[in-house]
Amino acid sequence: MPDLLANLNPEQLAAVTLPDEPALILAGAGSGKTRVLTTRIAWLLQNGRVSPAGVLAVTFTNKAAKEMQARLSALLPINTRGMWIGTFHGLCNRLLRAHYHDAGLPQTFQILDSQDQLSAIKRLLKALNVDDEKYPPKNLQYFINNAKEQGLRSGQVEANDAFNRKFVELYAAYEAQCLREGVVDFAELLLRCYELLQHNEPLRVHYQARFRHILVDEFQDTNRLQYAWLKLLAGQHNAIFAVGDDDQSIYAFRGANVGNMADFEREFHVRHLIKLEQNYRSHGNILDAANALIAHNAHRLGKNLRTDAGHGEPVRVFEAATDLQEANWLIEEIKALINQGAARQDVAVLYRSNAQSRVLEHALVGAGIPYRVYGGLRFFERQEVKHALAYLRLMENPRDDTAFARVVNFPARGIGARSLEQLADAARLYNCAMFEAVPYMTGKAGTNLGAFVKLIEQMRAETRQSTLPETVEYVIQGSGLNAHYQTEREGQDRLENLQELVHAAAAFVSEEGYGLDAPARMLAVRSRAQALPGTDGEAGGTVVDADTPIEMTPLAGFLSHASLEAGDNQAEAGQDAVQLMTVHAAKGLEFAAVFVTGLEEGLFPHENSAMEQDGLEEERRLMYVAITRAKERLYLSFTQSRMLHGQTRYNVRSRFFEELPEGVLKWLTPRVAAGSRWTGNDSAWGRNWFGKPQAPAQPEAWAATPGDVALAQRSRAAEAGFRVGQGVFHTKFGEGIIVGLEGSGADARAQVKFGRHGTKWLALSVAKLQAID
DNA sequence: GGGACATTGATTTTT
DNA sequence: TCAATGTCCC
Repeated sequence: MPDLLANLNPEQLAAVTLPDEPALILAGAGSGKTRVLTTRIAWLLQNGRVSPAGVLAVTFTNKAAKEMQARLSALLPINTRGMWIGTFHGLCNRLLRAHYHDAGLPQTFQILDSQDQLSAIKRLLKALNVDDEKYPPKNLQYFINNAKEQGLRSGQVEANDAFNRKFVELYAAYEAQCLREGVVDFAELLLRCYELLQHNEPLRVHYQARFRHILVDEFQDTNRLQYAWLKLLAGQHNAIFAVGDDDQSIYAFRGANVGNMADFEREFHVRHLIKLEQNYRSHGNILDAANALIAHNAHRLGKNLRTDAGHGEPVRVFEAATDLQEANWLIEEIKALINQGAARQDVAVLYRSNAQSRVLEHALVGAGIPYRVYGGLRFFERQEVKHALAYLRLMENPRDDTAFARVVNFPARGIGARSLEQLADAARLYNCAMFEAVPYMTGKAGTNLGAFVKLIEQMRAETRQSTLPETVEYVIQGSGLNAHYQTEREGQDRLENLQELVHAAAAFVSEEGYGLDAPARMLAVRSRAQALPGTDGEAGGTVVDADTPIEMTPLAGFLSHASLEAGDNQAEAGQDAVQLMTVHAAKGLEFAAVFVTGLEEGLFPHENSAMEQDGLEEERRLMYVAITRAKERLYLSFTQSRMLHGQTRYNVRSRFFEELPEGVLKWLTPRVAAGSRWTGNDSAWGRNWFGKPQAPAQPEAWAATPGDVALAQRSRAAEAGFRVGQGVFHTKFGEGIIVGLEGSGADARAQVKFGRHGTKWLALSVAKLQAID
């Protein structure tokens, strides 16, 4: 038996061997978090503290779940099958599939992804004749998801004004529509699962008795509902082992509630709080920078990273005149790194927002450096793939109007908007699905729609005996998708993706290790039928738990899989390429060399964050995440001007520079004191970009470029006492932040972003702007 | 039904 | 700027 505990540092060891009680592990960046998590599980099993069936480990992403699974099987020779390792959504799906009846769902319920949800909402608004200008579908979607994540049904949401009452009313209508169609959105998976456990005592007692150990990854990212769900499962006696890092909480905007960490500590009377502060990733200077930066945040649980590695290289800082120049400098630096022996994939270029990648990509293409951009469309989100899945969904569940609307006229079958409106009216009249309303249609519309229904039914009949990949292949042909894309000029890629979908189906069927939460996998798990008194009447009191094989076609399993795991982000992973991504996307990753670009006020920290509660602190955590990605080399860069949304913007360097210790920084360009930058200080004129001395620019030349003109204008605006990023107060609009300045003297104007009033240009000579801190 | 044209909006994003 | 979405028209 291998010694699991060998090579753990004292804190890691303490965490792994904690008693069976609630515990909070504050795991700093690069501190061996996943190792502790997996070793903890292995240790519990090895010492007979729990059987595999008593373990539930939950993550946010499929990737993390898979990694945990893989590392666990590497640690332990035993079969880990009884264990539940998966994402919140995957595990909830699994529970709901097993107990669909108790949960009030049809057996064939389908999962809507965000795209599907939005189209369902648009369809709803249309059906109810709601003005989508006044009630934008996206806002309603946010409203609904937000409510669900607070655990609130439409009847429980408080609405104090007519506008919100309308939203609540629409939320209720949406709930009804989903129920009628047999579909659930992502938030619904969680909420419904929560309600299932909450209202069904025997079930709750059963699962509470089962999962003695619940382990949670990235605990700082949990939302209120996920926390409540965990609390419910844990009951009074189970041990939650929560691992997270409040300093890396960067998802408040999608409902993550760092407060869950403090709540957990309090509500569970956590006696074991362990900090993992030993960092195995970065050199000293990089950690010093990270520690100093994050110390500026007020609300922290408190943590300081340390390393045994030396100081290493200094953190290099570069100031560019324009985004173009920043990109060119980046290219030169990357080339140099590669010349020094770095692999391209060891180099990451990070940015705050996706829009920044364009100019960087352009430069990389020009330099002939292979690169890979993370983010963008994923496999199962592609139009052609979603079309094919919609046909499959319709065959599985004809009540799914979202799927129906998506493909009823794609490829074109002469079923226009008018026919569909009539059909929707009929469906409403008879309170049935659009699919079921087709027989009520007459005339040409009736004929065409009837043919569509026949097609679906025929495909379903024809594939009754087929394997899943055969079914998918059949549908791609039979639906006419294949023929359609063959005639389309740029349909080649789409055809390949459709073929890839057949492969994905084959892989889904044959693959052993696609994750325990994948529903089809349940078929392989041996029955553990247990007597659960009082639940659901079906088998005379003998009730099954979610390990029991349930009747589900491979197709149904595949459709869940497609919704819950959107697939890889584009680009061939194999190639040695420079990695481009947002800072958010970089969380959890590490690279030998990291470039953090666009470190400018307004961009990073982002101007919108100034309006958000604790927005700046979250931006700072984001910066902290960016810094701690680097192992050996860290570059920080910013520009004086940048093209954004078709306009050149003039920025000052990010305030974060002022929060980094001078001693670890190496300025590749002269450091200009903050604040003196725009006052016409001479030091700004004699800049030398690549360490080479450069003659001061001629005033004419200085004024010749657009950037410089604006620079001069800014200087004058600054004389009036204003600068970009400055907080101001306006008697009518309230507090705001300056995001732009132009003109001088009587023409000087400031662009100010106000909370409720949006962004406005104000003439400084007219508007009474007061500087605030 | 699809191409041409206008409009809009643009942090971050997993499930 | 530029992509995605919506609208108009034949």
